[in-house]
Amino acid sequence: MYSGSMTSQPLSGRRKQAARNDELILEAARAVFTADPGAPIAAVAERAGVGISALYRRYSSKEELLRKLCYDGLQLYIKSAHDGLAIDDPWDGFAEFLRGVVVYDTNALTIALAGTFQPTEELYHASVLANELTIQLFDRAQQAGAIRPDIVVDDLAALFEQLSSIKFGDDERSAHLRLRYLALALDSLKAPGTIPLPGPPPSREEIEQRWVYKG
Amino acid sequence: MYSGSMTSQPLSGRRKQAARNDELILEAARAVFTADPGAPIAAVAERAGVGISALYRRYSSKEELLRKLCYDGLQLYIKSAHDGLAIDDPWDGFAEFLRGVVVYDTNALTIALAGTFQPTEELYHASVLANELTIQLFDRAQQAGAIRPDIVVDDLAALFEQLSSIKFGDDERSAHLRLRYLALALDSLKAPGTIPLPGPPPSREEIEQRWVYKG
DNA sequence: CTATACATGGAACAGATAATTCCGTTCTAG
DNA sequence: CTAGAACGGAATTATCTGTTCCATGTATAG
Repeated sequence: MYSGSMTSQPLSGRRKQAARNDELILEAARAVFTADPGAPIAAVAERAGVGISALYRRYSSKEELLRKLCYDGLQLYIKSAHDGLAIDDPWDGFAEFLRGVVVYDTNALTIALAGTFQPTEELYHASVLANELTIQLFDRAQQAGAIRPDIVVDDLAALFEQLSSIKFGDDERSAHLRLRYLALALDSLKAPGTIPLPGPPPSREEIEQRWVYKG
Repeated sequence: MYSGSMTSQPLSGRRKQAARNDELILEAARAVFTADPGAPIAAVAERAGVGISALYRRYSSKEELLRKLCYDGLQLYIKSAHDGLAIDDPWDGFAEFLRGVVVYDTNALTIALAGTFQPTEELYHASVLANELTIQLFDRAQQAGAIRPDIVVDDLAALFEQLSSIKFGDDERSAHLRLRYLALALDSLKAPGTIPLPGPPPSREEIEQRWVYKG
């Protein structure tokens, strides 16, 4: 697995190509599966401009590739949360967090793929952390009086789902439009709000239900 | 097709059952295809509690059933628009229209199914009418100063798509949640708005692109 | 230069999935 | 009692898709 004399710098010729393919494949998988969570694996290979073998050399199955995407998506989500928490103003931090989640489209990489693979320990832990950070960000902003009081943290799941559903044109265009509607949504979340919102918000159980594996 | 002595009242026995099945099948199709636009036709039969024959006796193909659903969806949309226009206050009428579109989930019956069947003349005409009424409702409210000026009518397509994407639990629960987020969205659409919205809104071409048949 | 191990492309395989057809059965009307 | 409408659901056929397999090409060690 590690040929003795190999120092890790040159990465010349074939090996460089292989490293490049690592990127190409992941990027293609992101694009394909965010556009269509049920896409065939051949579509990923085609989009990456490689053969199917190149995929199976790296991931032993479709499930494993999906798990990788989901894990990366959770990391992006967590990164967005940290970015938000790094901002002192509670509202600004909260808004920054939402922007990150939306531009990375972490929803499409996580929930939208959930149910199509067996979750791992690692994934579970990441999701717990993601959850805790979300609550921190939300509570900090709401307790500062910035978020209207009749919104709860679980409303965010529905918000992400809505924004992620916007699919017009290519990825870049979709990202721009999502930011447009995020700006609208942020307006509506701001305290103090107007008339009370109807109906109970999503329950914790309803949120979690969407993660269960339907093998 | 019309047996001479048959007056149209009794509808007894087998014939009554058949009329009932008409309803059962349409209702099942609505439920199944709004939940999953790519669902197999067998799922509809199962949900309706009938055999596959009962379906094919009424619709010569899956496409024809989908066309029927789409047409009905457009009629519901048009009805909602008329309901809105019947209200004198421009904003209240606009809000009522949106509520209709959301509770009937016409988006799931129309756009979400579009692209899976060849459109007919009839469908085309209905969609033109739907479009005109939408513009009327929107312009009336915006010219009255009730809708913030940096929103355009084509933003509504994105709004409908977002609200329709909310799928938690069963149909009824989803409908309630959609109304919750519609209330938020209405808040954000209200004039005068706060900071300007980023990015250009959807273009007419982007909207129409979503209707094209991908046979 | 040449042998070897690594990567790769893509055809072949096997198992699902799903639209549609077909046939035997049931029930109603007359 | 009989003809035929309405039906249930198995059989058929076509397609799709995850995975395996093997021939080919390439870079590096010696």
